[in-house]
Formats: sequence, structure tokens, C-alpha cells
Amino acid sequence: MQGVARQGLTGQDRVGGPAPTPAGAPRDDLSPNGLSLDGLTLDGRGALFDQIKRAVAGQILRGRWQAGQRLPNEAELSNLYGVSRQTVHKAIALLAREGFLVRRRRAGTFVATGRRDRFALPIEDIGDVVAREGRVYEFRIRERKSLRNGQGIRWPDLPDGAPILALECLHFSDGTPIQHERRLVNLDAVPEVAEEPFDSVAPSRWLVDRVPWSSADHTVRAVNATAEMAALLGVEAGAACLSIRRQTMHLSRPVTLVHFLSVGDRFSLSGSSITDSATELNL
Amino acid sequence: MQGVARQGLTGQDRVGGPAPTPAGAPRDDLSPNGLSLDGLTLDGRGALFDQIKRAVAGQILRGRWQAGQRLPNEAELSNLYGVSRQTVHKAIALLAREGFLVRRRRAGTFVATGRRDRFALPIEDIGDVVAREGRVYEFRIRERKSLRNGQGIRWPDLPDGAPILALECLHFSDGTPIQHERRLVNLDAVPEVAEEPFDSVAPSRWLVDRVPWSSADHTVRAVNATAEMAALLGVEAGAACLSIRRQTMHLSRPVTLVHFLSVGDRFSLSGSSITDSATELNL
DNA sequence: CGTAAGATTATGTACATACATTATCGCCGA
DNA sequence: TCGGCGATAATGTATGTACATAATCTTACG
Repeated sequence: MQGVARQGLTGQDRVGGPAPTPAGAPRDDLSPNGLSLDGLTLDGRGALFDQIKRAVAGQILRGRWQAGQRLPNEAELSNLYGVSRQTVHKAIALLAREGFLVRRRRAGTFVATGRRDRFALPIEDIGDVVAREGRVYEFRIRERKSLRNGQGIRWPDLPDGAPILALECLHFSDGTPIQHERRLVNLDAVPEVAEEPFDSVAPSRWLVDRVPWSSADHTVRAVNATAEMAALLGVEAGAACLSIRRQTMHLSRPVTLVHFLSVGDRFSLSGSSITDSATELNL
Repeated sequence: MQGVARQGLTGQDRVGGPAPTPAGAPRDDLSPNGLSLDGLTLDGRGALFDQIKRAVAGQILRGRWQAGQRLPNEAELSNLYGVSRQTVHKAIALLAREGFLVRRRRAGTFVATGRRDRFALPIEDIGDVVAREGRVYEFRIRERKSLRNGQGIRWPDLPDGAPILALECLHFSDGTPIQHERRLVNLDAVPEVAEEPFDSVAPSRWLVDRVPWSSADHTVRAVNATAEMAALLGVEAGAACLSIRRQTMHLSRPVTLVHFLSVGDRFSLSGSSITDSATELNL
């Protein structure tokens, strides 16, 4: 079976009858759908289903298969590559799960339209960010008190009177304040937090490491620093600050509500949205 | 097979010998690993592998299985539920792919530690956001010109002299300006854009719908509005603005570089990071 | 001409089997 | 005691087979 390196099994070749199409051979013809099969070749690296994934993702990422177009069906691909239908199925089903393809029974498999919604910005722990930049990270707890919801502070998604731990702390990079954090923790959800002194590990990390969460809502906005915040962060009043509000839920009840405020010119959110397949393909 | 609703097949029961463990029966004992199997039951809804996924994800999300703990192996789970190893394998492998589990050959399957990196903020098209809020979305192109990199504007990741289309436009919600956009498009990567008038569809949407991309880098920061920007957006100079810079790459070359600037109190990024499994479980 | 029933087709799930791969464990010998 | 090496146990991949499910298409009938 020329051109296709197998990654193991017996080493003996797949048979599959009269070997309808030499798997992996470059082709210039069109599939029954009018889809170019040019370049749809296996590279012999890794598992078969992964090779097929790469080949198909490559066609899409290279723009040879356009949004909305229909793919050859599983039987055709399986013939084309000389692999079983399940192997093709696994590859295609995974690509569908990753959002590259849309599959409909009886109708077929189509290249997904509009990946508009797929931009995503990872939000990292500030300690990690500072450390990764090679700076010294420190934090300081400015205030810590237990109270009940509605007493001075109100957490909208929590019933009045629920016990809350309120924390206020500052985060430093090389000694410079970069972020202010005001956090509420639902003591009904995380009673252990009452015992935790937070003298070595920051509240955000402690919570994330310890408490499972099922959803996290974020709101990111820009605000002008109030005089109080400006003083804490060592900037002029009115300086643009990034405000991040995060509410974490677990078992459909709120776990923690945080409000981060970071100095605009000392902190930014950044990250790369990239598909696994693109990474593998070095595109 | 008591308690387990099958979703189809023949309706006849799986046999599997002496039916070692009644599938789906609630148990209070411990697995050989000391892991509580309490609550690890199938709910009869949907495909078997999905039921197993839900059951396992549920244990983790409910905190019954803690980070680092070892799961029963595939054979044990397959006995426990009376399904084949492949069905268990599919469920567990998918959960590993989603980041709930870490699998190591010979060593076993473990609950993943630290989902710290898993917060993500979806960045939507502004047209979609405005429309979803029930407001009227409009945009206006203020400037459009072709130039070469280095002539007045420099796009760092593109070689000097490369042809660029530069666009400047404003986005409105119910007639109020909310976002300013300055965009560079690599004409070598997207020559068709030269012909596009953008009189009905906004550049961002046109590009995302048309040009495949393999990675998108974002940087979000807060800045104070310059006098010029303040005038365009109808706010006071110095008002906090959210600045989003996005560079989209394709085939390892830059496609477009955008700079969005939005008024802090008229626009925010928000979204929910939630695992599929959590959604299904209503946690 | 429209509609309903049935045939067809493509994907979806499940199981059995077989073998590959890779740590890990434990034994044995230096 | 340490190092190596083989047995072993766990996951990973691939195939064949069978049937389920859901659209779509076709055909026949009113």
C-alpha cells in the first residue's frame, strides 16, 4: 500500500478486496460531489484516524473545501483510504465535535459555516501570568471578614442572610501593584474556606484548585479608576482600568464572585485561539 | 437489566455471561481504589456512552471524585455497567479529551487536577451582540485605502512593502457609536477583499465568513480615550475604553489585524465558560 | 397535483475481537 | 543496594458486524 505508513498493528497490509483506490495516493480528480480530492493525503504520522483528521482539517483550513460543501460519505472515504468505516467515522465525528464539520443523518457531512463564535480569550490566573513573564508575584490580603448577604454588601444571586466570606486583596508584579481583587465566597458552598489563612496561596488559586465548578460567567469592561482605587494601585484618578467580574457556579449555586481591577497599562488579557488541528498542521 | 433503559438496538438484553453487576444499580460500596461508587448510575437517557460520560462527569463535578484520584479501569467500569469495554472507552476517552480526566497507559485514568486554565471568554462579533440585545446595529466605513506596509502604517508581522487594505469604521447600537474599528487586511492573503464594497456586510463578518483562519491572537486592555477617539465615539477625552487587538493568521501568515476600541460603559465582553457535561447535568 | 407511505441512504451506536503501546512492578543477579 | 529486564496491566487503535435512527427521495394513490 504505497505511501501510507502504518503505525503498528501486524505490519501486514489491510486487504479490503480489490484495493479500490490506493490509499494516500495524490489525486487530481473530483469526488462525486465535485469536491477536490487534491492534497487529501495521509502523512503516515500517528494513528490512522488522526491522519484522516489532519487530511480533512487541512482541506478545510487551506480553503479547498469551502463552508457548506458536502464531504464524501464515510463509505467513500473508507474506500479512498482503504481503512474501515469506523476509523473514518471516528476521525470525522471528532472533527464534527471540534466544530469543523456538521453532520446530518441521511443528508451527509458538511463543512461548517461561520466559525464566528469560535474566538475565545483564555483568562489565566494572575499569579501564573506574572510568573510566566519572569517577574516576582506577590499578593497581600487587605481585608477579610465574614458577614451575611445584605449586610453592607449584596450578592444578587445569593439569598439574603447567607453567610459570606469577603476578601479584599492586592496583587503585585515585581513590587508594583497591578490588580485589586474583591471577592465574595459562599460559605455554604465552601465551608472549608473559613479555616484557610491564605498566607501562601492566593484565594483565586486556592478556590480553583479545590472547588470544582461547572460554569463561570465573566464580564470584562473598561472603567476609570476611582480616587480610592487609584490610590491603592498607585495611578492617577481616572486612569483606565480593566474590570473583570467572574461568578463561578457549582451544583447550580454560586460559589464565588470576584471583581478584579487592573491598571490598563500594566495588565492585559491576551491569548491565542487555535484549533488543535491547526496546531498539528503548523498552519 | 433492571434500571437501565436502552435507547434502541434490538430491545433484547445484553448478555455478557453471568451479569456480574447489575448495571445502574445504586451502590454504596467502594471500588478497589477506595473510590466511592455512590451515585455512579446511568440515567437511561440517550446513548450508553453518553450516560456513562454523564455519570462520571457527575462524580467529578459533585466533588465525589477528587482531583488526582484514580478511576476504576475500563474493564471494571465495563463490568459495573454491563457494557462492552469499547463503550466505556469511548465515554472515558471523550471526557479525557474535554479535560476532565488524564489517562496514562498502564498507570490508569485519573481525575484531572487544576482546571485553572480553562476559563475562557468568547469574543463575539459586535453585530451579533447588538442584534441579540434587540438593538439596531449599523456600521459606517469612514476610510478605506490601499497602501503598502511601512507607508505611514506598519504591520509588524508583515514584510515591508506588502500590499494592505486599511479600513476604518464605526459601529453603532441604536444610533449611538459604541465601537471604533481600525483594520488592516493582507491583500496577498485575501485579494478578493479589494473588490468588496462592504456596503451591507461589515468587514469583520465578511472576513470571518469567507476566510478560514487557523489561529487568532487577542489582546484586551483598558485605555483612556484620546481626544480624537473621544470625539468620534461621543465621549469625554480620557474616558475608559476597552481596546481589543486581534490578529488572525492563516497558513502561518497574517490575514488581518484589527484594533477595536469601545466605550467602557456602552460595551463589555461577557460570556460563560461551561463544560458540555455540566450543561447536560444542569449543574 | 398533493400527500402519505414506503424504500433508501447516510450517520450513530454497540459489541466482539485482536493486537499495539507503554508504563509500572517485581524479580533476579551482580 | 542497585540496576536491568521481563512479565504484566492499563490504555490505544483498528477491523468486522450488526442494527438503530433520521432524513430524504420515490412512488403510488387519492
